[in-house]
Amino acid sequence: MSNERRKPYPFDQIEAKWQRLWEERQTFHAPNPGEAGFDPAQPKYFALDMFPYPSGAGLHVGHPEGYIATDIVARYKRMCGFNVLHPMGWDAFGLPAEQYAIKTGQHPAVTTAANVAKFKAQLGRVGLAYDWAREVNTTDPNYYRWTQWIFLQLYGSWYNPETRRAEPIDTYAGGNPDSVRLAFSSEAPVNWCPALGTVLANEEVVGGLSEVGGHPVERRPLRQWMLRITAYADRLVEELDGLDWPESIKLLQRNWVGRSEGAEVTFAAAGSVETIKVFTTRPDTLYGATYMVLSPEHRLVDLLTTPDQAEAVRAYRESAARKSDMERTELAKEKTGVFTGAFAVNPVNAERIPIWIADYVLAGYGTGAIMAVPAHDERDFEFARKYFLPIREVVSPEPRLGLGGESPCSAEPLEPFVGEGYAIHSGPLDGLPTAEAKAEITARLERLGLGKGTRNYKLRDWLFSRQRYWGEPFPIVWENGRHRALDESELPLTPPEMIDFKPTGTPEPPLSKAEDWIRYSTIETRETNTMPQWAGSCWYYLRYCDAQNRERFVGEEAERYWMTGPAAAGAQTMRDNADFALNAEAVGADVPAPRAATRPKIGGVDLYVGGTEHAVLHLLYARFWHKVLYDLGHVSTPEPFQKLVNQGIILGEDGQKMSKSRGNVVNPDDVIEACGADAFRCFEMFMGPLEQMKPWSTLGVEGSSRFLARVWRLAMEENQAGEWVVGPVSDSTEPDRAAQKVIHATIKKVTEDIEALSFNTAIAQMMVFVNHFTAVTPRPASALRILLQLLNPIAPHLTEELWERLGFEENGARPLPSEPWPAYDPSLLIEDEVELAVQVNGKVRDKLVVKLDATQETIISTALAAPKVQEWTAGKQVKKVIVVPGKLVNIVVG
RNA sequence: GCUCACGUGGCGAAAUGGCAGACGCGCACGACUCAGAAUCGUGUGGGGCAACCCAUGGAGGUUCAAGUCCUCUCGUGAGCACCA
Repeated sequence: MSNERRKPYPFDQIEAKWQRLWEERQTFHAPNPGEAGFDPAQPKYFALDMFPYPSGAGLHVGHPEGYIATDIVARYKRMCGFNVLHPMGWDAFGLPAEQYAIKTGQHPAVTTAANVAKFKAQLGRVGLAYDWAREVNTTDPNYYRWTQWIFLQLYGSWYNPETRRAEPIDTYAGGNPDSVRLAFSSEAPVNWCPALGTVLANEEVVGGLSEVGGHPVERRPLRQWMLRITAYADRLVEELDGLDWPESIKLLQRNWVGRSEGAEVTFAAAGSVETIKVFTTRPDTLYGATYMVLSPEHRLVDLLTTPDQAEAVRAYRESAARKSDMERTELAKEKTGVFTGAFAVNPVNAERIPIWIADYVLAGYGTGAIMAVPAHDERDFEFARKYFLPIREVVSPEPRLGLGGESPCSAEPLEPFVGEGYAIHSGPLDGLPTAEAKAEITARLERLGLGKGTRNYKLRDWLFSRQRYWGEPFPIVWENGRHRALDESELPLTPPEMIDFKPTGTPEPPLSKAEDWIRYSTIETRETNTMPQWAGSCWYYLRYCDAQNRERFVGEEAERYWMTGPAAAGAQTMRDNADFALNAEAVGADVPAPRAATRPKIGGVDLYVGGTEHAVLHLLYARFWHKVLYDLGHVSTPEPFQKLVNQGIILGEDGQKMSKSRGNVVNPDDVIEACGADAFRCFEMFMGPLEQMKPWSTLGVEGSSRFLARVWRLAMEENQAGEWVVGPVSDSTEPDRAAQKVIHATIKKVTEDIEALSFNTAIAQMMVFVNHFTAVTPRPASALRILLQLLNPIAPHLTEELWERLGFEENGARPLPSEPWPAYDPSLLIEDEVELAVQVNGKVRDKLVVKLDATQETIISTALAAPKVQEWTAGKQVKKVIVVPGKLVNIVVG
């Protein structure tokens, strides 16, 4: 024998072989309705990964974590009898390809194709069971023609507040339809990033810097395309409720939409015909308003400012305008403002209160003006302290007697009370708890025409155009400042072939340099902005349902099947356990109830796995588009993703985030080369809970490799010549009672754990199984057969090879990926004797073995008689005995 | 500053309110071997000869029983950051 280090089992040959066979046999192709092999009665399962941007750097071990998780579920569901949609594709528009192209002169399409090939090869080596016939690429004209088509749907519709849904624009009875379109052109201050040479969405700006690259962003008025996502604010919040998503992500989205309930109150400007509307979430504190603040940009500032304050106001406005967003956030600590010289009249008590301007009031939120209640708002309090404005308490944490009436409180509080309580010094509101006071004052204001209950949102409309070359062109043409849509038949609209697509350094997009392309006709010119990278990822999951369709963005039947499934779909999480469920009831064993039966489905994708970084960007945008398509009758579910899971990031071996600069990046290719794809898959899932952040460990992969080698040697042994041959496996030997218990406990645990995505504990249980059978010879073939089935989703290559070598197929079984998932027999899990812990005052003092059917009396008397128990209870009085069946006995003495 | 999540052996981690540490890594010892590697077996939270005692970031509480529930506190991570 050579001294070359032998592999613990021949994974290198096995894995290449099965990857080739899966491709040749199209093993994981999911037939669509109407296609050969499609069974309309078969339930569907849609397991989706967040598709990657194919960067030049290739994958690191963090990428496949989520992909492996969905792959396991997909393979498992397939064995459970589902028609499984498990596709992959490429989110390939984006800055890096364009920047690389600018640097090297190579067209981004060329680099993109090379990167896609690299990613695809890497994913192939992991042994992922994708249906590559459904591959999508957002930069493919056959894909983005439909992205453009969806844009036209947005352009061609409006949100009808009466029906609470999008409708075709021709149902709009108002004036100018351009004022209500869901995709609209607007001249407004936007986030312009000079370094990137493009504008950015609010979601892409973090603390005044671009999310990508961290470059400064400034506000600039520019004509841009916007999508009216604010129309959907309520539905985006409310329809989260029915989704099976992590609460933290739902919370993030709710906070991002930032809906708050309150009232709009109209103040008159003293000595003027103008009125000032303010938004407040605390109308109950109206009697405590001691001044008013307008944002520096408020339209009434010039009108109201008195001549002697004009200079101060002008100077303040100028300095506020000069501040960038970042400075404004950084300087937020110290509040500043200027008195306008004008006064407003409080509608409830006719009191004159001074009007100030200050940049702590934002022009873009609410009405851009507030009533300041310093006693009950931290910002107003701080401001009032600085400028010596009066502070008047109108809410008390405790109900107070005898403090009503009009007499204002004289002593100023040391800190604001922002909680809920009871109204004081508030005329008719006195004594009312905050909630009632809010309702009461709102009703009074409404009667007087001085206010109304309203809602406000932090969510802004979505800035949807970018000054880039490598993106979807807008199917829009212009004539004399008026826009119109291209006809659907003119799609796809491809960008011009260009050599120089460097950003112009101005907000003028690179496409503006393509003079021939721009000219649509003698009088019309094309839109030169392009869509943001989010556009393609907003609907890719729909395209997977029918990726080759040339007639529609997705075929109606295919969409209905994959997004809603047959009527019974989802109710059959464990087809083959259905029979056992009946048996189980008879024996009183636990069989997990199918979840879908209790929770109505509002989303189409059954499982969506991806990183948290998309919590408010992609996931909010995609929900918005989906709802528009739903309203217009193009898709069948109101939500796209029923269940969402965020995988945790994988850190480097040093516990730091993986990065090139730290030099701690682990490449999956190297891991697979050394230990094999199965060990890689197994370890990624064994490391810990999927959602958790966890560090990589080279020794850990070797452990998983060792486990799989133990599985291999359960069936195989080396002969004299050093070849692997089938070992001591017996068809005729039946597992004994203890072995039966291990087998069925493992089926139960693995089934439940995969359903719960607790892969680490599923693997641990299979290790228990392997440890048990390593000590058994000969090994019952029936036991190995079940192990191979259970392990197949996690280690598909190894298990298929052993399935073949042990000849199960020759004995009538199907190829392993199509073999039905095993069912467990609950009766084999029940023993006739159980061991109980015997506690005295909560501490374990003895163990007790009793018959399963022993009565409480028997158990108690046996426990009390135990010698150890006698010792601990001697001389004491037994006060109470608690028996937890099958677990323990606790004797309480005193 | 506010909101949310999480703190368990040397390490990754298990644990419907019911025997804390399953499973793996590492480590120690043993078997096989001329020897090593690989493999197989045994042990492995801390203290103590032992009986026992102590242990899930810390302090209280609820309970027959708390890693798990409640209150406060410290630490780590994520998100938001003048949103009235």
